[in-house]
Amino acid sequence: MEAAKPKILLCEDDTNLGMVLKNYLELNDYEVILERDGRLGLAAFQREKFDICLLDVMMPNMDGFTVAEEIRDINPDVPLFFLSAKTMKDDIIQGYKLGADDYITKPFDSEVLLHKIKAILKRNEETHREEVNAEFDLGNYHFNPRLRELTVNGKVQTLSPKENELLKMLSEYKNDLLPREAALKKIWGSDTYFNGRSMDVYIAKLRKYLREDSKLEIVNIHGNGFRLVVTE
Amino acid sequence: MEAAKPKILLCEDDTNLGMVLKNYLELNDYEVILERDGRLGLAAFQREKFDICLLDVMMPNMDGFTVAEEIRDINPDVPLFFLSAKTMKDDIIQGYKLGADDYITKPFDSEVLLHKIKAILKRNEETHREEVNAEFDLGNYHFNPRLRELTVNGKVQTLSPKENELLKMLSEYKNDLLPREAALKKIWGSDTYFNGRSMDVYIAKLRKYLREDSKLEIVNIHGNGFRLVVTE
DNA sequence: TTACCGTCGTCAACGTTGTGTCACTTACTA
DNA sequence: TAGTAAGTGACACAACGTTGACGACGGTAA
Repeated sequence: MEAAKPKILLCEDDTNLGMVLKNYLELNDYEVILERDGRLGLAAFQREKFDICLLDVMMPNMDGFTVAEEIRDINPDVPLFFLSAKTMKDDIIQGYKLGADDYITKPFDSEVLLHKIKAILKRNEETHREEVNAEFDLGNYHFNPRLRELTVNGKVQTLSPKENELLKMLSEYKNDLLPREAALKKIWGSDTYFNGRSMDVYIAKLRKYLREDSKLEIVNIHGNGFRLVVTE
Repeated sequence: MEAAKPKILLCEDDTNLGMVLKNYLELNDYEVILERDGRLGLAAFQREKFDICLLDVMMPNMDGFTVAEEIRDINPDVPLFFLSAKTMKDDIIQGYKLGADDYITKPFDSEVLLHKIKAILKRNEETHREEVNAEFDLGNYHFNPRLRELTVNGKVQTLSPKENELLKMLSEYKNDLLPREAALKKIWGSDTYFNGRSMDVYIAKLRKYLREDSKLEIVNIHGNGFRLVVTE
């Protein structure tokens, strides 16, 4: 369920800038292939599949514009940014005419570049949506937190918001301890006596829903929290 | 198939710049609606359908960031550029965080802007076309939102505009949750108590229309929204 | 082992908020 | 001016979360 990191082709002949940028982007959860000239960059593009290309314009062997043309021939859709010290309007226009999505003039701020990358990737595909739409298989049950639905043997039980949040949290901690305090803080906002009592009531409700499959059990760990045990 | 001109919402309080830009873009085959402050811009967006929004940040009545937030609530997909004299990094980052596709600092070159617009529209055009002419098969029903016609067993029911919009949105989210707020913002413009009451009335009307096929059901998810369930 | 206290399990009742629906008013326009 | 569409007000009812009562359980110290 771990989504693959988006893969970036970075073509930059300034080794310093190249490495700094590569590290920065990798820290932000991208996979980065750095090439030091145009020919190598194009070769990398022919060899592998990228989600976005960042091309320096002035490079040895083959300049960025030419690389862009070749890339566009191979793949007219891949997002493409130029990174260039050439700030002349004509260069910028030419960049866009070659099918660039952005033309970023040096020096630029890494964080801004990061956001530009995020923006274009978000527009291009729905890669990042995994987190929100998580679903869980719990024994014979199927649990869809988005729809607040718990299904077993074709029967559907709609959960209340609190029931839903609590079961979702238990599922995320499946077979592991979900500390009382963590659940109370996250779902009820604070860890007070009455909220604790309320939570116990919800645990009881969830146990009732989950009775259909004896392999499922919500176990209390006295003074500590709860544990959703799934015996396989 | 003569494509209509792409329609641009331009929000700019500097009348001079606004008019120059409007003229320039119109010369390049775009339809441009120019509004002189944030509130008017948002109103225009609620009233009409745009292919891209260009927002000044500093404007009277409502600043561009706020307008962007509202626009994103109504339509998370429409391309959105900020045009701003605020060149601080924090402003730029904030712009991107609000879901902008680009943040263009003044002064900028019209021709470059034009190319940026072209680039983003080209990227968006595939996703854009499906929306307009879609029709839906819902159980025994056939729903044509363009004609506002709902057909079952040869009988045709013409829907009112609001009924039509609501059923269309439900159909787009078929079998999935349509959040109350999303529907209210998009169809009614804002999420207020009375709009909510109104929406419930329309849900009731749609349920009445859809009674002929027991496989169709509009299910409420308490506190969250509605779901058009099609049992196959 | 027993007595004790804090924690947990469960049921039922209550107040609050969200929905379903009817009837009516207002706005628009054919 | 009749007819259609949208908005408003009122009311009943359902869903939700909280609370109180009471008993069971678990850990610990005498």
